[in-house]
Amino acid sequence: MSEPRWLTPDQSEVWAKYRRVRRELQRAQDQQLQRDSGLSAADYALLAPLSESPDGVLRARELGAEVGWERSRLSHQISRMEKRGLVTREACADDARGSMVRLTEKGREAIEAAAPAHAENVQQLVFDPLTPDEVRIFGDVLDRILGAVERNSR
Amino acid sequence: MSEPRWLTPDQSEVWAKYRRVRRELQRAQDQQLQRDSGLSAADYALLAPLSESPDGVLRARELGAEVGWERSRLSHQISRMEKRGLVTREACADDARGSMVRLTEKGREAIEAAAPAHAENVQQLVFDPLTPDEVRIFGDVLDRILGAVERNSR
DNA sequence: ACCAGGTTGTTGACATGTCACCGACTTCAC
DNA sequence: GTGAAGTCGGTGACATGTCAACAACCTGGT
Repeated sequence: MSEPRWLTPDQSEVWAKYRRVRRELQRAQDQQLQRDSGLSAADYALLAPLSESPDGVLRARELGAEVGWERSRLSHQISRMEKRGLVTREACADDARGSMVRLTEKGREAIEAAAPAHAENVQQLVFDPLTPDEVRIFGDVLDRILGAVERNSR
Repeated sequence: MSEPRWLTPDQSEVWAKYRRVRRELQRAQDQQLQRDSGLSAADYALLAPLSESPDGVLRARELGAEVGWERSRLSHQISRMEKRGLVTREACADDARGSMVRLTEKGREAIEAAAPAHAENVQQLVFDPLTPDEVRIFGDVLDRILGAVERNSR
């Protein structure tokens, strides 16, 4: 093996800043959601695609693909949300292995109550501090990194 | 209350991309670390500042400040790493409330074995796909967001 | 029809993170 | 000095995430 490619000081700084934003932004959003609506970020992540689908029903597989979660994590989270009355499980007509997840009335009320404050929070923390040019380049940067990560995992 | 400030389609796309990068990049790094060195990302996060400090010792408070963790999370993680022989706890001479965390020989070997591959991974996934200009602007963007988050939590 | 191999969702064990609280100690105003 | 208030680290209960294994089912070639 050749000499390791250590990070330069500039790179280290950017990398540390990225990890800090990841941590602090996540924390800020968890707290805002919990405080204003009693929902966790995980709850919100599942409720959002459900509320946008016709009849508030999605096959578990589709829901998992929407949020990019593994099946196990999804199943556990659905169980917890089912216990709190936010969603229900139903059999899948097409495929007897499958399972459908349905938004309850309570679940719909919860997401609709939470959405405006959540959107305002994202605006304030992410988009208000950026110029339109920066938003565009930020999107490009994310695309490039995502491409590298996907190439990496294949 | 006035009309909620919903995200525009462009904003939604950038925001979804950010969450995806957060998730996939984290997953890629967890797996690389675990596979190549048997360390978790949490292990690495604590071992790195410890290995850079003189004698491999830091007061728990300092270590917590370095990584930006709460005291409870830090304490639990140190307990787990102590059990695996990566660090030890010692009394703090200056302040009887305090507790010092010391890297063991095994801990130092682990971080030194893990560091080169981890650096290479960050280079490949984050910096290789970006131009120097993009890296600079990415840093600015992170600064702006961090500023907004900090203003928000005070 | 059959069955080998892939898919789907669930479960239990375990690792990790959060929260509320405590006990010991330090700091500071008086 | 002394007491109130703050700081520090740790703990237990619980929420969340990961992993390996499983049962049930679908799909394709034969």
